Amino acid sequence: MSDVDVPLPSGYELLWGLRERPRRGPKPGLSVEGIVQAAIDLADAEGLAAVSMSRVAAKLGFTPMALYRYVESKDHLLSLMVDTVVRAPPPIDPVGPQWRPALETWTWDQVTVLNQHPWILQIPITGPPLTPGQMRWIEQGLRILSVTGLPESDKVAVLGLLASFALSEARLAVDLSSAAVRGDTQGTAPSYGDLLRRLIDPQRFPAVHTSVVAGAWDEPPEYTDEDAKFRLHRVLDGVEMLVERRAREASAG
Amino acid sequence: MSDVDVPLPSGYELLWGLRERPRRGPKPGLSVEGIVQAAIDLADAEGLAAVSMSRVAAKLGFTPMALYRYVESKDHLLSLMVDTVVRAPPPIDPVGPQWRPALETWTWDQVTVLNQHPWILQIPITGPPLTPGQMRWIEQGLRILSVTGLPESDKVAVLGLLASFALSEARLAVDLSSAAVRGDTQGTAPSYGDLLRRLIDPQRFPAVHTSVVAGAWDEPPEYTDEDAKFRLHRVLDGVEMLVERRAREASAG
DNA sequence: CCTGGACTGTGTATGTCATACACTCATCTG
DNA sequence: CAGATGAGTGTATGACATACACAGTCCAGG
Repeated sequence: MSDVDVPLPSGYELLWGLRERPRRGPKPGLSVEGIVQAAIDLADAEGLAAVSMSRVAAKLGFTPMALYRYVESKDHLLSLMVDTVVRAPPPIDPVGPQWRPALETWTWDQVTVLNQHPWILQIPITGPPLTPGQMRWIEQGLRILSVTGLPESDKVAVLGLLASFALSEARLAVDLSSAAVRGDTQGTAPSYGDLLRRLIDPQRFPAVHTSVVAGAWDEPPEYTDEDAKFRLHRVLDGVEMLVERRAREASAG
Repeated sequence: MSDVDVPLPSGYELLWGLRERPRRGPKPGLSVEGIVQAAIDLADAEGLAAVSMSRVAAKLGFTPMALYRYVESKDHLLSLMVDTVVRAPPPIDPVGPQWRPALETWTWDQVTVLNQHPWILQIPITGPPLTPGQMRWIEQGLRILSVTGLPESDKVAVLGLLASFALSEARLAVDLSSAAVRGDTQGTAPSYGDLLRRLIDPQRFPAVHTSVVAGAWDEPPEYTDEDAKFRLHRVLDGVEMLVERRAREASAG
């Protein structure tokens, strides 16, 4: 048993199920999954700011401190939320030489997940993926890439690039849709175009001014899946070029 | 004077200098710029979490409430921070038919700014750009794109895409560098590869396992400008294809 | 069966935070 | 010079994360 070989960042033993079930004491009335799910529901409904230990506990009918028996800190809870949301296994058959469409689906599924839970974008980065849910995605991605013959480090880099693309797309979608919901107070909310018309001095910002009078800002550019797919294809073009280059290097050197 | 035509989101009159200087009363001991700069210094030094009204005020030798004479809320202060950081005018000569290299520089400058102030990535999106600093970038970008003949709405969309790319690159850079600084407590911090060796079950995650033993995770993939530029070129390829398509549409229809 | 340890949930306390409100004092306009 | 206007402060409120000590609850071993 090489248990205590490598010290794990605290809280991860529990996550990976490396801690044995306690035999004594009362039965737990809560569960990590339940807590995380309640937090996710809160974030989906009212945004990440609504996720406080008190609110989550109240939603479950417990006191705030009860959560700390299951979760190490709020930061830990946040990373568990990300992990759970991401955990849904991508339904791809990774076998076969068709790596490009599989990789496209792999990335697109991530975009979808992120768009369903946009609060993920506000959770600060704490470190590289260390949770089972994230690991499942990486496993899937690596299997897809296995037929490319890329060196392992390149595979990892490609997955990082695509994950980053998914984040970028999700952020773009949030940006554009938030532009639509701008004025939220009264019924006569000024549109973004109206605001710019008020603020933009033609002398100082001539190019912006002409785009404003052209109405380019009046309705925010629709975020369409079509456009996003187009961008994704460009990125995959880049990956394909990398695969070919590595193949040439291998046959040459 | 069409002053009160369109109600402005409160706080923006001040930002755009639309409020006349008060004549009476004591002279201000603080300034918006000073407050914002102090907040930026704090965020650069200790991260966004260290930016509290108290800390900022203390740094300036005032009480927390004094800041509210200059800044409407903490959220407002945060958006001012973003605006200030972004304000540095991109030193591009936008005239001339060379839109592609100019646009590359335009985007790259944003990546650079974001990498210098990674806390920007944690600031929640509140809405479309409405500050003078952001407007300066947009003005510059629109000028660059003026020679493309794109319709105004497409220009706006292209700038949105590139800005989003910059955010994505910055996030990727943060991710990769944070992977390096993982174990921060004791001298014998386990590397990411060590952790994975401990956690990954070959049965459950065979592909990850082989990549781990191949050492693909032992040193995090270096974030190089070269790679990033490569990705940017793919995105610009997409823009170029859009420009050509629009040109064809214009000559055909 | 019983007892002591292990464990769960709670109550309470601390320190931080954003921000509202009422106040004092300085400064300028009339 | 007077009153208005605005700057900075002090104090208060309510939310928050979390430490600590406790009470009740369950189980293994005697």
